[in-house]
Amino acid sequence: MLQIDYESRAPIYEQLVDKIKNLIVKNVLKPNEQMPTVRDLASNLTINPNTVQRAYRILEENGYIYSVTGKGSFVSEKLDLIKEDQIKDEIGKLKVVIGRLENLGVHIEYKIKEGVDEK
Amino acid sequence: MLQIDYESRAPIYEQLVDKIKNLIVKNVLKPNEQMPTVRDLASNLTINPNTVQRAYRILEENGYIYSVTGKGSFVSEKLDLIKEDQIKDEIGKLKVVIGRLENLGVHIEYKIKEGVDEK
DNA sequence: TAATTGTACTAATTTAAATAATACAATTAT
DNA sequence: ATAATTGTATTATTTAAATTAGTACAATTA
Repeated sequence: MLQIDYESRAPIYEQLVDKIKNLIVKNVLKPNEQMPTVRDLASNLTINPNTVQRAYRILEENGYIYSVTGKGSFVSEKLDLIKEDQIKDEIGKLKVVIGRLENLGVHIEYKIKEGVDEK
Repeated sequence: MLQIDYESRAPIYEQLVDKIKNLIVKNVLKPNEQMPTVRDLASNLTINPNTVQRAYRILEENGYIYSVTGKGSFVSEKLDLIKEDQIKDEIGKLKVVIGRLENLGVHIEYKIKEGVDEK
């Protein structure tokens, strides 16, 4: 389910954060759904539980999940704001790439069509 | 002239490679122009000469510069192919970002206008 | 002939990530 | 009640990559 790229420069905990964010925003992991337990996920991926915990802590700090000692970790309910944040992030990156292409003498005309969300 | 970002995750040698590539492709550093010497650049940036050497070695391997023991390092003559490579790279990245935006329900219409190069 | 330049090499240091090993509080299952 | 599960916290160790340090040598230039 979650694939770790050991060639990547990004640390494992950050890869987990990014991929889980995506699963949540794409509604593969749904609000209030329980996440894999820290120990289970670590075991499945054969990595250290501390590494998973680190990812979960960041996800919680960013509002993607909430955790309850003794119960588990769960996908957050309110994700609209988060999705907007991700879109802003990506559009920022888009502009950086386009800027570099301009520097190379390549002009990009583009139009953003904010999607009719799949409801 | 060359600014190092010590907060960046990218190592110093790679930051040098990227920035020098840009200066060359943008024709700020012109073909056959002499590069700063390894020791001078290291001294100016207060980094280790080995780090500069590493950057120069990579730049040479990638065809951006050529080096002659006793003389110095110089910008390559044939840079057209390299520029095309960079453009391909950036367009690849563009597509990745656009793909992620599609995943977020944002559609991007774009048109590439290969530039009328500044001659 | 001396100084400069690129290059090569080995060793040591530094830093962040990841692992290892426990421990404890809250919840759930038995 | 009691045991097992879960999140969380903490400290120490290991690992790997980047960087620094130091030295040496060949080719070129002054």
